[in-house]
Amino acid sequence: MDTKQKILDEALTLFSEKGYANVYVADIAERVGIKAPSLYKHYKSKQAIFDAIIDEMNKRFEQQAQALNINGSDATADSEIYKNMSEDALLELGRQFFLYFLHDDYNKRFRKMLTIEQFNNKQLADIYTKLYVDDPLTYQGALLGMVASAGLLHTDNVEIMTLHFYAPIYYLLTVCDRDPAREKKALKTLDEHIKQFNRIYGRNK
Amino acid sequence: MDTKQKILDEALTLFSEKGYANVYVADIAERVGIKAPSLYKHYKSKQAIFDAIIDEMNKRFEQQAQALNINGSDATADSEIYKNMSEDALLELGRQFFLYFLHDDYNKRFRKMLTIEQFNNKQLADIYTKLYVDDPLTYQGALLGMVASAGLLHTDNVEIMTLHFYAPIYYLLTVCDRDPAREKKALKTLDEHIKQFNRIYGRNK
DNA sequence: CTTGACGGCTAATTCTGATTAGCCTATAAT
DNA sequence: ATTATAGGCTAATCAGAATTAGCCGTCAAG
Repeated sequence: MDTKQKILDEALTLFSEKGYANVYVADIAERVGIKAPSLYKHYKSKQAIFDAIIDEMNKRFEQQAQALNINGSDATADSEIYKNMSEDALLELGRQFFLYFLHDDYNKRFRKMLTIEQFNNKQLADIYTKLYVDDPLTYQGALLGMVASAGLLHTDNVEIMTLHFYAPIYYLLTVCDRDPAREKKALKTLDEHIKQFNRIYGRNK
Repeated sequence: MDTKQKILDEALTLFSEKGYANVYVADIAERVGIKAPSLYKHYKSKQAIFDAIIDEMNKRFEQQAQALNINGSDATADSEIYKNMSEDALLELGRQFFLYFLHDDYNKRFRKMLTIEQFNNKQLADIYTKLYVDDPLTYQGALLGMVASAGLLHTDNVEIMTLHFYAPIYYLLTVCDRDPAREKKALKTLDEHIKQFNRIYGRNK
């Protein structure tokens, strides 16, 4: 990773731990292994570093969205998979999603940074809402909708059913962000949540 | 409200909007209607103002906890109420809780401030977790447990049932904090959530 | 009535932290 | 071989904000 990229990387780490205002350019520089004034050979200002992070974040998420859309829109192909979704497969889906968001390094740091900065900046609030509220509901709603139309889940309100699936995942995610020591327990809770979800929405026949 | 108290009040408002580091003592002073140096007649430093807010917050929540415990521990008295809890009453319970947390001025500002500052300060993270994670689950778990033992809800796992009740409420709360324009829609979603919750956990007989 | 505490003000002062100036070295292109 | 550029450094500089100094009016207790 070149210096310019490393600056973004270390800055993101620090911003996600303390928030923009509590990070000094000297901190960033030290992590990168250079002195503060040298940062200015790469970025015009501290703010420019932050902006570059946001740009990169947007880029990544566009890519991710495209990747998801390719699968998501090819519903006929995907639906074959989900038509036969067992409880184990559902468990796996929820756990994968949770662990990906929890541990994926970029996701984790972006999310924490957005959490801190969301009230300072409408744009960041919107990104947060998109990433952790709207997109998961859309995506998981599409999946669960397919499972439902295959007859494995029963509801007359897919949207709320999806909320019932996702809200606990989101809730546990924020708990673990705040206190990683709770992760083990959260994973157990997650499993029980999904099992009960499956029981509840699966058995009303 | 005397000046000393007003300082806390205005400081809390500002901290909840922008976070500690982005608020200047001059901002606080201006809101209070005095000049910055006069603040120091009341508090030793900016940090002392923040600390006083935390102290007051702790005091309030101890009181609140006591109030809840009085009701909560007197389960025999309360259970009469919840034994006959209709869907409408359940709806009301969820909505009350949601609106109280969303609109109560202290709650709203404390929560937003904690959201911003949680990663800077383990103590704040713990307070957040207690207030918005553990306490609601305990309290609502007690209530729903009573409703369940009255035979109106059915589950073999009250803890997860409570998570299913509360997680969507928490989720909608954070959505509205981030974007108050979503409040109207969130209230509708909340109602549908509770109705579906009631249908799901109520009908498995 | 006078005095001392309280709480306000203006004008410094001090600190902190971002940014700029100006220099140096290595390396890659002409 | 020369030179331009990239990227690093140290030593200023600048700006913004917290804090302190020192003054003043009010008012309640003696």
